[in-house]
Amino acid sequence: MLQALRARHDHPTAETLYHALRPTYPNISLGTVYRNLALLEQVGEIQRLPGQDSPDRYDGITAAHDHLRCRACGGVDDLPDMGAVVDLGRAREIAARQNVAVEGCRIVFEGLCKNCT
Amino acid sequence: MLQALRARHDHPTAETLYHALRPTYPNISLGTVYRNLALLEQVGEIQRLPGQDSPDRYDGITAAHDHLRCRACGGVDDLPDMGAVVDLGRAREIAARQNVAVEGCRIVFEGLCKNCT
DNA sequence: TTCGGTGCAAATTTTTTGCATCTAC
DNA sequence: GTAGATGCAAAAAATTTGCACCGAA
Repeated sequence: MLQALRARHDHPTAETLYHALRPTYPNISLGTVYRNLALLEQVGEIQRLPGQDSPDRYDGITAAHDHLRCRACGGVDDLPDMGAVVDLGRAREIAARQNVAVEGCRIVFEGLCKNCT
Repeated sequence: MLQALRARHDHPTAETLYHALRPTYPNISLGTVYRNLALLEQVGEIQRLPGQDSPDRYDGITAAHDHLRCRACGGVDDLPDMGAVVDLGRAREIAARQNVAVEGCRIVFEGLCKNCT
């Protein structure tokens, strides 16, 4: 199942993944998909992206990377190589002044994806 | 209602806001709260933050600012003054190389809030 | 009297859970 | 057998919608 998710480069919803899995595992149930996704998320193997006006999406790529939510089609794409854009060290510093501990950050860019431009 | 939301500095869920509104508008219904929040969001007066493992939260502050989701209490705090941390211009540049148009971005830091540190 | 907004309840949508079963050891 | 994972269906949680009604213009 982890393989099935990693094989894709989009960020399927649980239901999408479920349908993608059906041909290979004809009897798999949606409940199981959710269960396993939740499990993999806890173990840190995958990431769960809360959806804006759409079901949550799952991301099988563990390496740090950011996302683009397309305002036209609603899909979520990867945006690798954006590392230089955010200075996390500086973020920690600034946050510390407010007695807040920053451990990580999640960035979702908004705009138009390749297909919708 | 917009006032009611702006009066708070936290980022209430629809239900929280509903309960906060009850004393003043004893007969207001949850449906109406959702309806008006959706409306205000469309008009751009407020922002809706998809919740990670919790109901969506609403933010009455229109000025650009980032958020911290506390991994201990699950709450969402404002993190103003983080402007220097992200270079949006650069983000646009990098994204453009991939034929993607970046219009804005939403950053959610993760860590521990004031109270939970 | 008309119209937009509202309360209320029912419906939808998304996700989780209980429970009987089934498989691999 | 036993333990853990699964299918299925029902439940729960969050949000949206339909509809009748009410108050301001």
